[in-house]
Amino acid sequence: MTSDSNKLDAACGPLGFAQHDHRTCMSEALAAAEARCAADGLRFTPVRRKVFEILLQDHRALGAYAILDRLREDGFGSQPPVAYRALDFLVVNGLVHKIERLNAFIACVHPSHSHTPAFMICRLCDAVAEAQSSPARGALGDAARATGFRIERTVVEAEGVCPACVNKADA
Amino acid sequence: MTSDSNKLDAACGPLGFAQHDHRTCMSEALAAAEARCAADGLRFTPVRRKVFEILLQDHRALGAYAILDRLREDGFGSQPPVAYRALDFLVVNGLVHKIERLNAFIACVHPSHSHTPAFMICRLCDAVAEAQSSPARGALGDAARATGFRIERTVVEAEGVCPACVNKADA
DNA sequence: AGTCTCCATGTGATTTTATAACATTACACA
DNA sequence: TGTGTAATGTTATAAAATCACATGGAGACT
Repeated sequence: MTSDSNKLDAACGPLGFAQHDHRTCMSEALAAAEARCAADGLRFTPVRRKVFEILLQDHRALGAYAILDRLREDGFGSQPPVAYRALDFLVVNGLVHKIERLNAFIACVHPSHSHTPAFMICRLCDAVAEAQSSPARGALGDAARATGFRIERTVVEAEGVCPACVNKADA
Repeated sequence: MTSDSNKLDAACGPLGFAQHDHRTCMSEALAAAEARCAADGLRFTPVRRKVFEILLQDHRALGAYAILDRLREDGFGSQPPVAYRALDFLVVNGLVHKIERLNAFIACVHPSHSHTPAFMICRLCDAVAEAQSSPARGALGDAARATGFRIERTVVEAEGVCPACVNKADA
């Protein structure tokens, strides 16, 4: 069963631009989120869970209002604060990241360990892949140390063309 | 993003968090911008120049609507597209950078050479300093090469506390 | 000069993104 | 079981960005 289960439709798989077993991916992420919340005494309420699921399912960056539409369909409140509050919770607790460049949100790939995420955003198909970064170790960190700036958080987003779209363009 | 904006007086020089001769700084930047436009056959029109001057003067990140207010005072058109178009021109031509995290804009410190800017944003006083970065050389670049993603542009923004505010907090 | 064209600007309306403010409900726990 | 706090619902509004179309002005060409 399900051996062929997840051909990502187009050639453009959004998770790290790579194919993967989406079903497993989702259930693992959900389990991780639940565990994380239980461990930290956080409440993984229905709205929050739903928002997380929505982002996980699409596996791409969605705007708050797109999420809101999905919430409405599922019988949750349909006013902006409902989505924004759930997103805020998820972002603060590292389960979801905001893509500043797109004013959009995406489920974290590995919510467990704390990390400094970096993103690659395809300007053609809008796919977003998460990578690791350590900007504080490079030139930026040097500059910060030199001036006495205390870095608390960094946003690293690369815009460009994903492998699938590069291929399409070359073809 | 406007009104309380004088949390920042003498102590907290916004350009790289350092004091500097602002008059010289401004005129040099303007000259550089003019030269740049002349060289590339670009039109450094009154609105564009004014927007650049506004950003240069404040030496901090301003939202499009704050800029628009200043334009209005100076007798320019007062509808959003006026500001957004000028900003678009300036950003495209590297004279101004957008701070995604703040939905705001800041004049470039060295408009001449092309570069990959990084920013340090103080969450207490909103000062912004520009630094250099080369994210494509670090972990992010590795990830991009590994997956075949073609990076065209990167956003690097560090949020934290600037030296002046660190001192205030410690005091 | 004239006039043509292109680009920039002006303006009104609208869309998209995000918060404020306050009422109500659900939960934790004494 | 009450009592305080956190979460949700809802109305309204603010802030950021874009669309669509009219007007104007600088350069290119005759």
